[in-house]
Amino acid sequence: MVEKQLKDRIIETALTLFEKYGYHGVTVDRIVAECGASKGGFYHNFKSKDELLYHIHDVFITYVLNKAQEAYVKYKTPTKRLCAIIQSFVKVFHIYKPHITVFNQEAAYLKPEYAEKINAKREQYKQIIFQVLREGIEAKQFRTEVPVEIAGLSIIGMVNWMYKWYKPDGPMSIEQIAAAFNDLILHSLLTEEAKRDEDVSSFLLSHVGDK
Amino acid sequence: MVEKQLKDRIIETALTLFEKYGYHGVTVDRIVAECGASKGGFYHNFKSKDELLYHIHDVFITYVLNKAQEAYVKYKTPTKRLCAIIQSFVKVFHIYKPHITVFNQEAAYLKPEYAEKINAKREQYKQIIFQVLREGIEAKQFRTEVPVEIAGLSIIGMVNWMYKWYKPDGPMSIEQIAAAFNDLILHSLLTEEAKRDEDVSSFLLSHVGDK
DNA sequence: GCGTACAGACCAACTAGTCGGTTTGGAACA
DNA sequence: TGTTCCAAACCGACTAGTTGGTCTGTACGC
Repeated sequence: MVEKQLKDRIIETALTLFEKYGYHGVTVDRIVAECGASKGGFYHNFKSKDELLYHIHDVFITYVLNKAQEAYVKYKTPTKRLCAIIQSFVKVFHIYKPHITVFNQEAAYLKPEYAEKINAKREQYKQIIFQVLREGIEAKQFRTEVPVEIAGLSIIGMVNWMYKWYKPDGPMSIEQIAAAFNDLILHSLLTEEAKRDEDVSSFLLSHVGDK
Repeated sequence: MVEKQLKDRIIETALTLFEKYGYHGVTVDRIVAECGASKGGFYHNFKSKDELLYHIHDVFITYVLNKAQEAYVKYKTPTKRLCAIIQSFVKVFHIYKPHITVFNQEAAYLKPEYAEKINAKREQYKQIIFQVLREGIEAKQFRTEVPVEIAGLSIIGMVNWMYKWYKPDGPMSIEQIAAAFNDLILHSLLTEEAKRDEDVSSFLLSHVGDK
């Protein structure tokens, strides 16, 4: 139990390779060769290459969905909830970047029965964001003109897009990136009144308060 | 010349299929069968399946890059330039959605020599956005705290992400979506002073001017 | 008659998955 | 402690099916 089991080694190796070459750019033979395993070892742990792909998807979406639900429960105002969700979302990149890349790039290749399960969770995640946005508008923290769907999908899009450019050893820490996102997003959503709220302004990059 | 040439039919068919099943989910045989052509016809028009993929990438990125450059030249203030670029970007989805889907999903499978050319143009596009953002900050239209790279990549991300959800027959027109994006983006970037500027406020959804 | 555009049978390479066999680790027993 | 035994873990040569690409031939416009 001390040393890493084969299944984990396979997943890790596959992740690295999939991230770089894509699901179809990597053969099962290559995966097993690269992690010092065999065809038999692979198919002992996975029913098929598709199941491995599903597993990678599931680990990530389950994790991030839990984080969002926790954040939602932990905080009580729409602004705090949103910021916490975004922060948890961004921070996942630190651990799960390869997962997220595969998740965003290779989902089309999931077999129908797997795709269905993943999409259900993906949909749940979206609905949490929408819900928080609706609550924020309701509570007059967010501008009434904000279109919930577009704003929600924009947030999901801009964060997810990180998989195209985020480098763990880049000039900005993951916390700084999360803070920058929250600043941009809050400025686009908040009413002028809400921006002056002390509880809220701590999430903004500049606290100088414009008059 | 009146009726559609084979090459165009192949591209069109391939696009529809790639969008739905992914590049590796579609065989050359399937493409030619679906558009009433033959293997010979395909390889007469394309050196390889890879070249077809490259062609699809190139058509889109060339088009959208031109649009951005035109918008940059046509307008003279950062805000107007940015809005025009975003609007042109969003509007491309109306015509090129399948191209964009393939562009965002299958780029990893481009052969190195093709990938290089595409990435050069992709990089150019990014730099135009960054440039406009820097100019906006310089001109005090955009907040000085805005991190150029993050903001630029966020914009690119949120718009590109449309390929995951945009339906041409959805409830909102492409113009409404573009306007919503511009509203969100400008609110996140503009200084309080700039928001009160008449030239600028026409890009915001609400003109009621908050005190 | 000549080159361009296309047809379709064919091929060679590749790849996911199989299957009989071997190793290993630990439970049960003496 | 040593031995037996079994099932789970793992190995790797093999296969059947698939797929990008080729090659020979043909139709047609000029």
